[in-house]
Formats: sequence, structure tokens, C-alpha cells
Amino acid sequence: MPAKRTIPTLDDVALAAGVSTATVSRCLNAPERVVKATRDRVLTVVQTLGYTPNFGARAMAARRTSTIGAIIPTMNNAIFARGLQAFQEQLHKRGYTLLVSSTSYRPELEEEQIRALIARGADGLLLIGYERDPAIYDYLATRDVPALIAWANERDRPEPAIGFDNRACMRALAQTVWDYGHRQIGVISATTKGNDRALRRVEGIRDTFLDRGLPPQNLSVVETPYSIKNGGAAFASLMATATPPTVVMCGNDVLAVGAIGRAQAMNLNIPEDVSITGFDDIELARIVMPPLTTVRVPHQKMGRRSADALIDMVETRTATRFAALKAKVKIRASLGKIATVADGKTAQD
Amino acid sequence: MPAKRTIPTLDDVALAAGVSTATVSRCLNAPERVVKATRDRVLTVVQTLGYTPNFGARAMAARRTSTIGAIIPTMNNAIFARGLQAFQEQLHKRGYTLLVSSTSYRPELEEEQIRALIARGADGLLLIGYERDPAIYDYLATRDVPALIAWANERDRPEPAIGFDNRACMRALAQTVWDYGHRQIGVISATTKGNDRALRRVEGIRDTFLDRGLPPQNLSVVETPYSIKNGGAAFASLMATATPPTVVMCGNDVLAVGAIGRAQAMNLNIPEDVSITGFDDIELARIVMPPLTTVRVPHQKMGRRSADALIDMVETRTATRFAALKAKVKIRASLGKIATVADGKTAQD
DNA sequence: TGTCCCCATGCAAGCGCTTACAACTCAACA
DNA sequence: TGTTGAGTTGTAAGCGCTTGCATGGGGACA
Repeated sequence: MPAKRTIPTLDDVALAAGVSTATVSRCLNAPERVVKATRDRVLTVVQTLGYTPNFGARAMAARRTSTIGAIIPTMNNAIFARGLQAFQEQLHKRGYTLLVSSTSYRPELEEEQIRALIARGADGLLLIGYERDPAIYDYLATRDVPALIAWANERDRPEPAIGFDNRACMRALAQTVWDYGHRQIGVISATTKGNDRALRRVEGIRDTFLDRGLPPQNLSVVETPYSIKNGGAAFASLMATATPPTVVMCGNDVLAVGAIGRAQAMNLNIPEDVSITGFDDIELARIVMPPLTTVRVPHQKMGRRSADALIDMVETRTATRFAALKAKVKIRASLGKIATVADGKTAQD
Repeated sequence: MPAKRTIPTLDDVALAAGVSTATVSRCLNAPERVVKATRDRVLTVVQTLGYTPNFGARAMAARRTSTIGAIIPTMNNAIFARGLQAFQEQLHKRGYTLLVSSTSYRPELEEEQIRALIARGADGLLLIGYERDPAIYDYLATRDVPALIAWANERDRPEPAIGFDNRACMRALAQTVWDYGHRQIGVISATTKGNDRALRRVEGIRDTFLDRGLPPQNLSVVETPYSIKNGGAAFASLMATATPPTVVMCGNDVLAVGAIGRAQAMNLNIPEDVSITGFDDIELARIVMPPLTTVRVPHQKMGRRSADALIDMVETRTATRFAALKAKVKIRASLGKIATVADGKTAQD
């Protein structure tokens, strides 16, 4: 009974099974190249000894790891969780492992994390959004590590990306809001610095309303880091002005949920007193009262496709451009209509 | 201008800087042991070449990784996110890196993940809850990898654990519910198979009510995987009985939020028609309407302490037992009082 | 029974890094 | 000027694994 204090290695297994290390290695990596009798004997020993191959050594010798790295802004809310889950399931199906790390929405940490993931042998990387120091793209290129961008897709950017067009999506929602008669608009955005997705969404809103002739002063935007609490605070500040908005469009559902909570605390009725919209359609959007009007993004599909695309990039060393995924405006009770009077001015009922 | 296709190694750096690999290695790992002039020269080359040390090679040579692995049931909701965040921040402060993986609440996947993390060189492991195949504990022992249990702490178990006593916590909440006059109890629990935390919580509820003489048939428990949706469905099934509960105690806040949503959809008033309680006190608990009565667990403290404890275990090769953390019953509007009549029977107002 | 080829297995050279130990330099002191 | 020792740098031996190539044993076929 070997109560060994020492961790078993390939050598130990080989010794105990009476074969060479090469054979043991083959039993583990290409079982069909080893005759059954030998294989069984080896695998029994592996079992008995509790042997687990050393990943670092393997990576070094084999020069690949079947590992994909992903760097996301946060694991703290459902925004990335759903897509990432699908991403990882698909990777798993294709024999890859996922390594995740998060920047806590501090873009300056991203480079370090990229290095760490690459040092750990990531064969490919999933990154969120386009905006980052060009040096990072250079680094990726010298290291020859394929990277795929997700959660965004802009037609005029050359990088391979699987995602949706944040600007266009938000434009579609804004169009609906316009059609519902809103002319006094509040916007709660995530901090746009270093976050192109957030910026594009705000642009989408601006596009729509200003193109249709809304006076700029009727559109006020506040920025705040993503969190329920911050959403509430931002909402309060927007409502505290002389001409409070009739609708508050939020950069994502998390902010919107915060806004709804705060509205209730302020005894405002939604949507009678003020309408609220979100973005993403996380589960919560259907749970809050009233249910949230938002943009439904195909997170699962995005995750799955990203996995396939990235693996292809890794295995074939090629990069392709992809079309943007479609998102859909989901109208729920948090958005109400405004009775429009004459020349674009509005009145509430 | 080296548009090298090849990834720079220590050798490349050494060559370019005109020093030995040993010196380069020292510049990176023990800069004070290299004279400034040399160090600067080396670091410049490192910069220029975009060199990043190969983690696997380093781990193999140095025989440690300063990496801690954590295996949690899911990343999909806030339950583990908060504690894990604190855990990782504290690790970072002390120079360690976190590797996370999740089992999606399928305990049978845990062993594989433990192996994977150990293969990747994890110096120590954070595991959630006690219940797992004893073979796993054996394996951990042979590999000589320290493991710390979190999110649970039972006095009579020998494993080092940092967490709270799920049973006692739930007992405290149940006591409050009892005091509020409830005598017809519904319970929505997570699947208890393979999940000792969930099981203990149910036991806590049973303890309290049955000890106080509640007829067993007045206490009905349904199990369902954690999710908002499932919480809603379970709630509906509990309410569909001949004598529906006056309070539904949920195994965690996520289930409770689902229950609240469903109650509203059923046009039930909370807490007039039915009270609902949760467990964890995630952010959502204060957002839902009405705010949720729950048990506030010190997730952050738990995360921080776990990091310190685990690092100590890794560095000193010792294990200690820890006292359970305290949790606190948080009473909010989702729990109402029942007007008690005579011998323990109840009536609603 | 002899020849050929295929298949299972072994041998051994690294993969990129750390680190014990050796070697050297040079300032300080006698 | 010789000796000493502290401080800096180099040498080289692995860490545990994969894999190209070499080897040898049979089965198939003539």
C-alpha cells in the first residue's frame, strides 16, 4: 500500500506497468495506437497510482493546450454569464477547456490578463468589444495567438468579431421609443471610456432622436458604472431636473432594474409617470414589475458561434469576418405611450 | 526590425541582452539580485521582444505556481459571485492567481475539475460544501494539495472550512417565521442530493417547526434546481394544494425572487396572502417588491478569510479548524404576521 | 519455410524555465 | 601588494511530458 508522499509521474506509471513512458503517453493520448492488453494494464496502474498528467509539462512538450482564454469585464452579473456559459459548453463539446478572467471593467488590466492567459498556454482568446490599446493587438500578432471579439460587431472593423451591432440595436429601440411619442429623454449609460459597446449604444440613441429633430437639450445622458444601485442613483439625478424625462433609456438591464427600483421608492408609477427601457433581456427583465422593455440579444447563439469560430481560427490559422447577429426589441409594460400634441411637443396623460 | 514569427523565449532574451538565461530569470524573479545596469538592459530587451514567461515551464522548474483553484456550483447567479470576488481580490493582494471552474451543480463533474486544476498546478483548492465522494478527499491527500471548504461550516467535521452553519442559520430564520405565527409552511429547496448546504437548510426548518410541535403534514417541501423560473414553478405547485402555506421559505434568494414573481402573476399579495423568505441576501433581495426577508450571509468576509486561510495552508502545510461565521436574519416586508388563535391553529387576516 | 511489411513499443531529444553551485571580479584591509 | 569575502554572473542539471525515429516480433503470403 503506497501511501506515497510523492506525486506520481509518467515515469512512475511506466515503471509500475513495465513499459516505457512513450507507451504510457500513448495510452493517454492515442489509445488506439496501443494494443488492448498493454493499455488495460497501463490504465489500471494510472488508476491505482492516482496519476494525473502535469499540464505544464504536457503543454510544453506538445506545444498546444486545447485551452481557450476569455477576458470579460465582470462575472458579477448575468450579462456575460449566459453567453459565456454557451461558449464554454460548445468548447467542451469540441474538446477544449475555457480559462476565464475578468477586468472588473478596468480596461488597463486587460493586457496583463491577456499575457497571463497566453503564458498559461491559451491557444486562442475571446475578447469583449473592440476598444483596446493597439499595442495589445500587436502583441497578439507577435505571439501569433488568434483572438476573436465578441459582444460587438461593427461592419467597418477588420477584426474577426461575433456579436451584434450595439449602435443599430439601440437605434431600433430608440425608434420605438420615439414612435411611442417620447420627446424628453433621459439616458443612463455605463461609463463609455474604454467601453465601445456602451458608447455605441448611446450613439444609437443620439442618432435616432437628433436625426428626427429632437432639440439636444431634451436628451440628457448620465454615465455610471454598471450596477443596480448606480442605476437607481442615476435615475434619481435625471428625475431631479426641471424638465424630467418621460422615458429613461438604460445602457443595460441591470441599470434599468436599479432605475425601476428607485422609481418605486420615489412613488413614481411606471410607465404612467415615467417609462424605462433596458438592454440585453436578462432573466431579470421579465421578473421586475413592471416587466422591462429591452433589446433581446442572442447571447447563447453568440457564445456557441464564438466557440466554433475561435476553434476554427486556432486549428486552421485563418481569420474570417462575420455578419452581425440580429437582436430584437422586446416591448413590455415598462414602456408607455405619450399623447403627442402638435409640433412634436408632448403632454403626459 | 524583427517581425519574428517565433515566440521569444528566455534564451532569446538572454542572447539579445548578452547575458545568461539565469540572469534573465533573476531579473524577473529576484531583481534585487542583479545589478541595476544589467537589469535595465535585460528588462529593455524583455520589453522590446514582447517576452512573456511560459507559465508551464516556470511551474515545472519552480515546482509551484502561486495559483489557487476554486470549484463552484455555478457562475450564473450572484450567490457565489460576491464571495468569490472578495476571495480573488485577497488572493491577488497576496500574490496569488485564481483559477475558477464550475460544475453547473453536477457534483459528478467535480472530480474531473479538481484533477484539471491540479494538473494546471493549483497549489491549493477552494471547494464548496462538504459532500463529495470520499475518493476525492483521498486523491487530494495523495497529491498533497491543501483544500479548504467554503460556504459551510459544521462543527463536527474535521475538514478545514470557512463558512456559516447553514442549518443553524435557517433555524434562526424559521424561528422568526414561527414567532410570526405561521403554522402552514411551504419550503422550496434546491436539489439536496449532492448539496449539503441545501439539505442542512431544509433540516434547519424541519428542526424548528417539528420541535415546536407542528404536525409534519403542515410542512411540505419541494425540491428544484436553483433558478428564478424554477422558483416560480415550485411556488405555484405549493399554492395549488388544498391547504396552501401561509409562508413559503426558499432555499435561497434566487428561488424566492422567482416565487415572488409568480405570486404577483397569480395576483397574490405579499405578505397579506402569503409570506416569502429567502437565503443569502443578494442585492436582488432589496430590489424586489416587496423586499425579501432573508438571511444575510457575510460573503465578502468569507471570501477574504478563505483566501488568507488557504494561502496559509499552502505556505505552511498545516491545516486548522475555524469557527463558523455569523449570519443574520434580515426581516423585510415579504414576511408578515399571522393572527394566532388558541392551540396553535392559525387564521389569516 | 523464407521474405516482407506492419504494428506495437522503446529510445532519446528536446519543450522553456529555475536554481544549486561554481567562477569570477573587485573593493577593503592588513 | 597579497588576501579575503561579498556580490554578481554563468554553467548545467533537471522539472514531466510528447514524438520522430529506430527496433523487433509476427502474420501473411508465396
